[in-house]
Amino acid sequence: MENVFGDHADVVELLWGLREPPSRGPKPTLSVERIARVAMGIADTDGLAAVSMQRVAGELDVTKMALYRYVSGKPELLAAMIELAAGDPPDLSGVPGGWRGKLEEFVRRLAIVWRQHPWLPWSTLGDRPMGPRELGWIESAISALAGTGLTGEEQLDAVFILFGLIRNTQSMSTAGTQPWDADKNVKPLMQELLHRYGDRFPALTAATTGTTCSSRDNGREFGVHRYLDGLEALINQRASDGTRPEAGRKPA
Amino acid sequence: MENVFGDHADVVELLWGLREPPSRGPKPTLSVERIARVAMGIADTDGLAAVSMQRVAGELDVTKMALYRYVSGKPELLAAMIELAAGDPPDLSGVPGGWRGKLEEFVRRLAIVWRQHPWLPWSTLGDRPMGPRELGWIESAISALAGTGLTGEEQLDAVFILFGLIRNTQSMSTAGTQPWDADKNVKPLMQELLHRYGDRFPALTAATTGTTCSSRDNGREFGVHRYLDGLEALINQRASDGTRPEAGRKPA
DNA sequence: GTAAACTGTATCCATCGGACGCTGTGTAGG
DNA sequence: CCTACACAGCGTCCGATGGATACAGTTTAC
Repeated sequence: MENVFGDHADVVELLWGLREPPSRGPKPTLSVERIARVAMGIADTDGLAAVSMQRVAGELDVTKMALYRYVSGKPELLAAMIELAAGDPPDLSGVPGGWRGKLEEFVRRLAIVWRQHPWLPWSTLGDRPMGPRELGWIESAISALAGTGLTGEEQLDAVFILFGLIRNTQSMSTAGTQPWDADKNVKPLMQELLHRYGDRFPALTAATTGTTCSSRDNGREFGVHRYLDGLEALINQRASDGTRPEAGRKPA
Repeated sequence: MENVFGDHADVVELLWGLREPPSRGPKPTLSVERIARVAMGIADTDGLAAVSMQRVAGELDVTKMALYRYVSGKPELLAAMIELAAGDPPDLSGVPGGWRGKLEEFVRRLAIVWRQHPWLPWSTLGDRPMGPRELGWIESAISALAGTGLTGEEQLDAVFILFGLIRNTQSMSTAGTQPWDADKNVKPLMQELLHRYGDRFPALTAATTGTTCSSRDNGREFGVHRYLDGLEALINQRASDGTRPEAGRKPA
């Protein structure tokens, strides 16, 4: 059995550097890294929807079919883009403040990368083969929770939820994955609607009146604070339950 | 100024029932509601990507251009689909357990709807005009937080974060918005990779060993529990700070 | 030196969303 | 009643998308 990676063999080989360079034939004028870099630039400026094979090829001064010599198709190109844009995972070992300080720093670092590449958090949804850089980010966050008394499964859940928190509070304005034109500001529109039909939404009307209703962080600070508070409560409970909680023990 | 709704005037008029029926001309054989229902069915079974004008028209036994008499384009069709699939917002007034019980019930209800329409949570991202049903869901959640001492902005943040939590723990298998084929199980692939390069990811390896590693809820229960714990801490703090100390639990 | 391997190109295809114009039909005003 | 207008549905065309295939040029291994 040669194909240990199943249907994603090509993507895995590409991401994990298992491609063997060709021995004969002309020198390649391109490289996967260069293609991915151009595609990443397009996605950064014009959104993920603007990344087409033709445009990427055009910016590289080749025909679009030339790209298929390096990537098997668009999914593989996207995988290369993700791995490139993720960048090197952060090293949180020197961050003070215990697990919470480390996670807060992790949130900051991740938010910076995701702000530079707004398409990135929405491309990493769903089950798919991950590359070493991307796995390194998860490793970085998990390692912050090592020794907290949480089980392995809880650590994975906690980190997964944290990723989702940042993802959902990311600005959607330049993601470019939605059919809506992000330029238009919809908030005055919704305010007009609330003003017309406010009697049908009393709680919402009450909540929106008196707020600045703009230029917020989509509740990221609020959400992360609340979530880490809850996580801290669990960790403290674990610490007070057993003097030495081991992984694998089933909690109540 | 006739157009008070800006560039989204057509969508808003459609969603909020401001369309005037024509007086003359042949009887329409279709309706926006019927079109949206068929499109919703396609998205439910084959994913959002399978919804094309041609296919929707084909299942209605008309040409695709006939649909443009009812919806101005695909964004408007999607808006109608969202509003239809959202369904009637839940009434949580009779749910016991205070704000937390109501929100937990809200999570349950929302998860049910989103499980029936896996494409729905990912279509509702970004700023866009919302319909009355969708706004009703937000109203329902906000009303659960009324009287908790949270400010309006905090209520909005809290609900927004809650939506995101459920969205991110939704199964992606049938969303149909991703280029990856969701059928393939990637987990054994990642386990193989972790087994090969485990030394580069020690914390991750430690966290995954010993866990069942499958058939989880993507951490939804964990995340919601942690988040609501944190929210409860804030609400209790507000209650003890404020002038009116209501019946609340002691903050941790 | 030759053949195999490899690169890039050109052509072709199906499908997508959408614009435009046409024909037929039904109601409203005279 | 009858005609004019407004609306429904259809056919045709367009540009862009991802992708398959066949072919010409180039470089290395034997």
